[in-house]
Amino acid sequence: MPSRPYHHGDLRRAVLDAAVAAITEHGAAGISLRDLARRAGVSHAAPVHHFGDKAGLLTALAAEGYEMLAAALTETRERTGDFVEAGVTYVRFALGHRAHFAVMFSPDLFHADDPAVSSARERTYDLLVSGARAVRGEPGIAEIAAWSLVHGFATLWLTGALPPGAADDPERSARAIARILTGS
Amino acid sequence: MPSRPYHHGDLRRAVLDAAVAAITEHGAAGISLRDLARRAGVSHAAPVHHFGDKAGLLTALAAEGYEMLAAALTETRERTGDFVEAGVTYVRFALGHRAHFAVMFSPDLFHADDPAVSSARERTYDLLVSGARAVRGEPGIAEIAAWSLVHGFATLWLTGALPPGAADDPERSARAIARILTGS
DNA sequence: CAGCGAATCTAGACACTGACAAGATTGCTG
DNA sequence: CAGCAATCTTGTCAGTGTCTAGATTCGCTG
Repeated sequence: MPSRPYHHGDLRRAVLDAAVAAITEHGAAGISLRDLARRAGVSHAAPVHHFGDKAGLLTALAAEGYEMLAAALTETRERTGDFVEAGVTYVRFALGHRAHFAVMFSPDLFHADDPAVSSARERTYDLLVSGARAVRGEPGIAEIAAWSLVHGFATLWLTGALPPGAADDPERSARAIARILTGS
Repeated sequence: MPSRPYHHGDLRRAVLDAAVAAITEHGAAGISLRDLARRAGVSHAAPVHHFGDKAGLLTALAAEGYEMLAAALTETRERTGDFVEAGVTYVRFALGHRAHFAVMFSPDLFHADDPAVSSARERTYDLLVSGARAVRGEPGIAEIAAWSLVHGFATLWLTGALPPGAADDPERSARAIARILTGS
């Protein structure tokens, strides 16, 4: 049993996990394929076989992120049926999986026309706004407003742009903000 | 009169302009200092003297972006005094100066602790939310909600995440969305 | 169970990048 | 007009993404 077998076993998963760690540390633009290969204990060109190129790796991460977000929104919907709580789940996902979230909304970094990403993104959107009838405003606009509100809050929080006090308890702030839309 | 004098004249401005063009094309993470130097017609190391390093160049762009946004918000405020129109101005700036906007909210790419950027950002925030008393909801939350809403809409529009119909007339959509907050 | 094609990984190479050092040129100030 | 500081050039180095050729191993077919 050699200490490092020729075949890794699950290099694809290992590289994806290493990418999440590296992105959380240095940002989505600050990672290098060669560093990920080193973290996974393989040669510098090994990841290419699984993802094609660097953008391919980030495409896989984006698709995985949309799948995870869709699953979280589905769970929230079945458990509470509450539109406001769906927004809170969106924010919780963004803050808890910031590497995935950062890649998902950086279309310059991955193959944005990838069908797996597109379909997963559309499904996520439908889940998020399916309860938007509770939102005031003309139809078609209320859904966009709901998504914009939670997405903007999460983005501003992640970039550190919010004033000090507002960033302390993000879930509480997110819930309070989402309630404004429903008028409750 | 040599065709290319030893001193450029205003290399700093030329590099910043080249950066805006390059970022608009390839995204904030896809630019290279050497390419900007080529576009400006100078040697590959010339920009370093003006900005220190790549992050320094993007820091200058971020600061310039916050100054431009603050100026636009001030103009809107003095002309209309309307809170909703301030939000529309925010969206119009993001869509019309997407290179600046992208850098402003990518703190991983520039020196986020730069004092020039920090002060310009705080001033912009004050301008944007100064009319937020018109927004429903508890104080402190309404301001965050207002900023989150317009910022989220602009970000989603720029990343191409919005469904086809919603992205057609962004200013109209932005105005309709901002009106939801004021309850009008 | 043997063998063989396909999948996986390694090793080497190339052009490109950001950063640094040393020197050339020029504007500016006393 | 002398000299100093700012500006720019040239050369260099390690690191990166991607491509090619070849080595190793898996898994299926007979």
